[in-house]
Amino acid sequence: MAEHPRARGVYAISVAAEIVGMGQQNLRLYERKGLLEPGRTDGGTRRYSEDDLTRLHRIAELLALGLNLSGIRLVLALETENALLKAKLSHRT
DNA sequence: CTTCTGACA
DNA sequence: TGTCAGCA
Repeated sequence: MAEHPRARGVYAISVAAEIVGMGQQNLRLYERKGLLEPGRTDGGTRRYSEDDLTRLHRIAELLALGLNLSGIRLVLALETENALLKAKLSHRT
């Protein structure tokens, strides 16, 4: 499938963590909890895309609201699905 | 860079 | 439960 530019991973975990103001260990935890799924290089190192950074910012927001990682996982899943549905809906009008 | 483990509020 | 530090 053709990938959108925003979905292309370019940042190493150290860079991504620096940008969003999070610890590297946290980013790995978020991935393990299913909140995120950054790309991987052939060597197995994570590559965070612009979309991933946006997602991390949202995680920080929801975290500040008092949601736990399980709740955030649900919210992100719903928001992603909603965005997809909206895109399809606007495509038909 | 990776995963895993333990300590702390 | 989430965060952070240290180790292999």
